[in-house]
Amino acid sequence: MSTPERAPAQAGPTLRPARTEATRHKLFAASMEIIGERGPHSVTVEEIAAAAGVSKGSVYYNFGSKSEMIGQLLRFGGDILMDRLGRLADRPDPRQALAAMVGEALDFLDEYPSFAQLWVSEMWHSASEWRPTLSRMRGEVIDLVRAAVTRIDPSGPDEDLDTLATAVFGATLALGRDRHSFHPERSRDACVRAVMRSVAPAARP
Amino acid sequence: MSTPERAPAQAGPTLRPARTEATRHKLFAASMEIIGERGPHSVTVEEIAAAAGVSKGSVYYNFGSKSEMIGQLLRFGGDILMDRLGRLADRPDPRQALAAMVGEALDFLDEYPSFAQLWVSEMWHSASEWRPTLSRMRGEVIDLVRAAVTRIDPSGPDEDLDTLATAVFGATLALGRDRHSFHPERSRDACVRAVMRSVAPAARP
Amino acid sequence: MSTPERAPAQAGPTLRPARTEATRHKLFAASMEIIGERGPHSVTVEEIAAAAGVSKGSVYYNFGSKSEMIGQLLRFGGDILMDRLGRLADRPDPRQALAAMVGEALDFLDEYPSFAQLWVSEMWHSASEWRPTLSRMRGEVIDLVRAAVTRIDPSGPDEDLDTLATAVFGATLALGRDRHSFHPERSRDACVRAVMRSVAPAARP
Amino acid sequence: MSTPERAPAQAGPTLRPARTEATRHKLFAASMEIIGERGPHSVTVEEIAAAAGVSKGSVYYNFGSKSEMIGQLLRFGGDILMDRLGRLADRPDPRQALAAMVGEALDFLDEYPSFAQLWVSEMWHSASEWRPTLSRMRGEVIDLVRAAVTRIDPSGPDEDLDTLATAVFGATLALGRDRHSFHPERSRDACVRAVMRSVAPAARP
DNA sequence: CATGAATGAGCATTCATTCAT
DNA sequence: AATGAATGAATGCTCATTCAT
Repeated sequence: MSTPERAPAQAGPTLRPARTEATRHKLFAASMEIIGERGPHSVTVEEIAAAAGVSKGSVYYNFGSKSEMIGQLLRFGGDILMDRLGRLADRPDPRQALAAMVGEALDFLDEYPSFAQLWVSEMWHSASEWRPTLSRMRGEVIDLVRAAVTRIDPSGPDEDLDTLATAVFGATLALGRDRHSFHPERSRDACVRAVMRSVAPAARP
Repeated sequence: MSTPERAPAQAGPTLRPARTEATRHKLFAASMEIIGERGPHSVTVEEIAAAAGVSKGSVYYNFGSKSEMIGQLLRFGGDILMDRLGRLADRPDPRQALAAMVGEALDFLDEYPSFAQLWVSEMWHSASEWRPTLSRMRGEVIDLVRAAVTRIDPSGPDEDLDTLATAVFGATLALGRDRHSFHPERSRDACVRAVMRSVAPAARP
Repeated sequence: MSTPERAPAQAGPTLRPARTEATRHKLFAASMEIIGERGPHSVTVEEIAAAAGVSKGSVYYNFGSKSEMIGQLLRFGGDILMDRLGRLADRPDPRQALAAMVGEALDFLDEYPSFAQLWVSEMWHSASEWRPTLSRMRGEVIDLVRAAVTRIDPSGPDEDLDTLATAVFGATLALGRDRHSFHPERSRDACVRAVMRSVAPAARP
Repeated sequence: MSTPERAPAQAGPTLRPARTEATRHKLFAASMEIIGERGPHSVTVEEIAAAAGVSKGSVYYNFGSKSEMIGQLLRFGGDILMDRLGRLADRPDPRQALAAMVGEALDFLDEYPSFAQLWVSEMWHSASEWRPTLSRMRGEVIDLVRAAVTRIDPSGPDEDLDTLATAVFGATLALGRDRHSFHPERSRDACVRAVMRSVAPAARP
C-alpha cells in the first residue's frame, strides 16, 4: 500500500530503492529470528527494529503497521518454501520425489524455526489477521504434496488423496517442530522414513 | 497458588466451595470459547470475565493471574483428552485400538476446537509460559500412541517407534484442525484411514 | 457509553459511584483549566490526569477516550452557561433581560476562559470531532438570545431576528474573549452597552 | 528565516525564484484549503505537500518549518483582507463606508473560509504560536473599524469607540462563519444590516 | 531546488493487576 | 467470595524534522 514500487534497475535512480530494499530485508531477517520464538504479540516493534539495526519509524515507513510487516514476512517465507519444494516435484521416481520433498521441508523447518512456529501457530487460527495469506500458503503446499502422492498411487477418490496429503503435511510439520523443541537428536532420515510409511506399497494378502 | 483447597463434600461448609467451583467452571467454559479463537494474548481478562458473567476481580480471586488461569485451563482440557484416550488403549486388537484412539482424538478436537487451537499454537513454542504443562501433555499423548504403535509392530529401534508415534500424532492433529478450519465436510473415517496408513501391514516383496 | 449509571443516593452502595463522580469532576476542573489555553491537541492526557491528581488510566476508565472526555467537558460547560442564562430570560423588562444575559455571558466567559476559548475555536470547525455537541450548544444559546431580542422588537421577518441574535452573540463572544486576551481593563458595563446598541430604540425621523 | 530573498526581477536569474514562488503559492493554496477545515494540528506536512503536489522536503526548503509556513500563510491572508478593507475606508459617507467594509469582510470570509476558521480559532489563543502575527492582524482590523465608527459618531470616550469596534468586528466574524457553517441561505445584506444596527442613529426622546 | 528514506521523541491507548469495600 | 474503580508500565503508532543524493 504505502510500499513504493521500485524503478527498474538503472544507475542513479536505483540507489534509493536499493536502500529501501536493504532495510526491508534486514527487518525480515530480524523478524524471522525473534517473532516465531516468542510469538507475534510478545515481540514489540521496537525490539524488531533494534534487532534489524533500524529505527522504529522505519518499520512504519516501510510496512505501515506491525501486522502488515508480519503478513509480508509470512509471504516471504512461504515463497522460499514453495520455491524449494517446487524444484523437487518433477523427479522421475514418484516415491523419491515425495521423500525428497519431505526431507527438504524438514530442512526448511530446521533453518527457519521461527517462521515454522509462526506458521503452525497461526495456520488454523480462525481469527488470525493473516488468514488469507496463511490459507493460500497451506493450499499451495497441500496441492504440491497431493500431486506427489497422486503420482505414487492414483487410485482412490480425490477426497482420500487430499486427506492423505494433509496427513503427510501434518506429520512432517509435527516432526519438524518436534526436532526443534524436544528431539534435536532425531535424524532427518528417520523422520522421512516415518512420514513415508503412509505411502508405503500396499501389502498383497 | 492462591486457590483455596476445597473441603470434602459435606453439608454447610460445602456451599461456599460449590460457589467457587461454579465460578471456576464458568470461567473455564468462557475461556475455552474465546481464547482459542483469538489467541491468549488478544483476549483480555475483562472479556473472559464478562463472557463468564463474573467480575474481573473474580478471576484474580480464583486463579491469581491470567497466566495461571490459562495454565489450569490447559491441564483441564488435557485431562479430558487423556481420560478419553486412556479408556481405549487396552482393546484386544492393537490396530483397532489405535484406530479407536485416532477417532476419539478427532472427536475431541472437534468438540473442543478452541482448546485444540491453543494447544497447537503453544505446544512447540520454545518460550511459552506454559511449557511444562504443554510438554507433559505432549509426552503423555505420545507415550500412549507409541504404546499402541508398538503393539502393532514391535520390531525396529525405539527411536523409530517414537518417531512414528509423533508422525501419527501430527497427522491426527493436522487433520483435526483442518476439518475445523478448511474441510468441515471431510469424514471422520477418511481421516482415520489416512492416519492408519502409516501403520499398514508391510508389503511382502 | 462505558459510563456506568449511578445508583440512587443511598448509604453503602453510594460510595463507589461517589468516587467515580469525584474523579470525573476533578478531571473536568483540570481540563477546563488547561485545555482551552493550549488547545485540545497540544494538551496530553497525561497532563490532564496529573493536573487532576489521578492516573492516566482513570481518564480512560471514566471516559473511554480523550475525545469523549472533551466532548463531555463541552456539554458540562454548556449546561452551566445555559442554566445561568436561562434564569434571566423572563425578567419583565425585555431590554433589561437581554442586558442581564449579555452581562451574565461576559461573566461566564470571564470565569471559564478556557472553556470559552475551546468553544470559539471549535464551534465553526466544519470537521470538529464535537460538531453535534457544539452545534446544539450554539443553537440553544442563539434561541435564547433570539427570544430576548424578539421581545424587544417583534417586528421584521424571522430571518432578521435570527441574524440579529447571531450578531449579538458574536459581539458578546468577541468582547468576552478580547477582555481576556487584549483588554483586561475594559469594563463589563462598557461591553454590555456596546452590545446593546444593536437593539437600541430606533430613531424617529 | 531560511527563506532566501529573491533577486529583483531580471532575465536569467529570475527563473529559479519564479519556481520558488510557484512552489510557495501552491503550498499556500493547498494549506488554505485543508488547514482551516481540520485545524493546524490535525493536518500533517505530508498532507499539505501532497495536496500542493510537491515533496515534503520542499516545505522545509521553502519555509523552514510547519509553524513558520502557517505563520506566513496567516500574514498572506491578513494582507489580502487589509488590502480589500483599506480601499473602502475613505468613502465620503461614513455609514456607507462602514457598511461597505462589513460587506467586504463578509465576502472575504466567504472566499477564504479556511483562513477565517484558522483566524477565529487562534486569534484569542493565549498560547498560540502565531500570537504576534495574529495580534497585529487583529489590531489593524480593529483600528480600521474604529476609524470608520468614529467618523459616524465621534462623541463619547475612546474606550467606548474601541469597544464598539470590537463588537462590530465580532458580530461580523460570527455572521461570516455562521453563514459558512450553519446558515448558507442567509443573505449578505441581512448580515450587513444586523451589524449596522449597532451604529444606527440614536433615538431622539 | 527538490526529493524521499530514515529518524526518534512524543502520544493515545490498552490491559494485567491491586485493593478498598 | 466477589466487586469494580483505579493504576501505571508497556506498546503501537504519528509526525515534524533531517540529510544524503
